[in-house]
Amino acid sequence: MIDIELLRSDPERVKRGVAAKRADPKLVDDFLSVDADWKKTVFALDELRAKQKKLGEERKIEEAKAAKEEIKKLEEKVTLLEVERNKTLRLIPNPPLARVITGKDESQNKTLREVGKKSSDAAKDYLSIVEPLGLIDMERGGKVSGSRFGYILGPLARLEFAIVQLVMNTLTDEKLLKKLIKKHGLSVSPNAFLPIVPPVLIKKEMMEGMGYVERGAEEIYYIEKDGLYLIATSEQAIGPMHANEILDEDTLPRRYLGFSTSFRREAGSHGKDTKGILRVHQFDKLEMFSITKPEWSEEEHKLLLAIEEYLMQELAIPYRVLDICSGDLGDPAAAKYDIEAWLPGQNDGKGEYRETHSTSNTTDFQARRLNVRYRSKTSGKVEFVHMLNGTAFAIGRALIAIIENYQNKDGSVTVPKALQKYAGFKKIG
RNA sequence: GGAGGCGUGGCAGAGUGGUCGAAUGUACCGCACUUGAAAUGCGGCAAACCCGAAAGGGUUUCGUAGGUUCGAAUCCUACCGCCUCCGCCA
Repeated sequence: MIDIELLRSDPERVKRGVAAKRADPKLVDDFLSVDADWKKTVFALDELRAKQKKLGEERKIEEAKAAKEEIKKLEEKVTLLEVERNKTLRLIPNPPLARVITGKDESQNKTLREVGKKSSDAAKDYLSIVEPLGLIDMERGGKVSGSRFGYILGPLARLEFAIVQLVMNTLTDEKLLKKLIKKHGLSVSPNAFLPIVPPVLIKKEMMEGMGYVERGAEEIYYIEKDGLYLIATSEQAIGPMHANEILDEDTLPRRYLGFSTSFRREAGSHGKDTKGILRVHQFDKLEMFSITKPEWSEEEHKLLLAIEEYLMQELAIPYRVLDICSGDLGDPAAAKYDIEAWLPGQNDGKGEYRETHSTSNTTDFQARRLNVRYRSKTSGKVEFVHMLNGTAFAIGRALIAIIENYQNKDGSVTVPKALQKYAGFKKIG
């Protein structure tokens, strides 16, 4: 949800932001027209209530009684207008930050850098590597749960927990964070991440608060009987933790590291990536989530990206970083970077980049909806926080990247050095 | 799932139909005292919305949603959450 004050005072600016996101700028006018109506009606209602209250205090019961009906009528009108006002307001996406490239779709994302040495040998696709080793069973996944479900087995299952260990140890290490911050010339504080295993089922209003329902409901599993959504990323369960809270300024920035299963219906992607575990309905993911003061969020965003890159470098997987253009941003994001890992076995052994990480700065968009604020020590004022999220690792895709980049001629897969001590073995097969 | 109890400001905790946005304590902020601090004293301290250039004024909010009433933190109903006991259970 965006700032109403900004909408009223500078609608043209918001319209430009909305247009850059390929949404209809008319949404802004729709809101302003309802808002004007609402204001007028609220004023009338307030006046009437004040009158009634005064009459009651003066014990002019009969006259006060007379105001009752009219108040009720106005109340109903205000309620209707409020619903309408809210609905139109929530349709307006978060405008991109000034630094974000204006572009119409993913073709206009900008590659910031390519890191790591891409292997040049004719590489095999991860599925054909994994098949003789019996590490992934999609067939039985299909039998038991349907398409896009699979079993991850044996050493590959153990590798998942090795990745979890690596990330947990890295992000709780303040010294290491300090080093990273220094290396990138950032000015954020080195607070460690707090590991979280969040609920994977969340209430309707919390999912709405995260801004993924207006345009994306089709992607999310919903359990009607209990009114609960299955999260598509742990971000959706972590953001609402502080809904309706006023946080203490010196507890900021708060950094969380969520580990959870993510559920996605993949409703709009029939026929795309149908094989294997690249695009499945269920996968485990380690997700970073930061809550910061507004003036810190752009730096924090760089930190999240720096951590993502650090982790990729630890695993020595080649990747590139994309600066996402305005037209390719989701509703809540004001800025976003993606990391794409190099998968040498894809594209008939010619290799290609595939998205494995994404980090967004949602500024105050989610914080407004969830009503998460902080009290400033100096001014005493209460203000909305900024919220950011970033992938530490989506396990399924990380496993794919490892298998394809660490495959050996003899059909075995070497375990990346950084994971060996956690995995307890150095080689699969 | 069954029985009972409870939900008030950052926290603790009064308040059972108007004089209550809410006593008191504590936390926090400012000032005084002090070399500095502690302690003490004095003052301030909820949020949202509306009107207003401002000063200021108005409205709403005591888990949530309804209801009774001229008027609800206070009475009624439903829901949600927490606690205790019983049942079931990893």
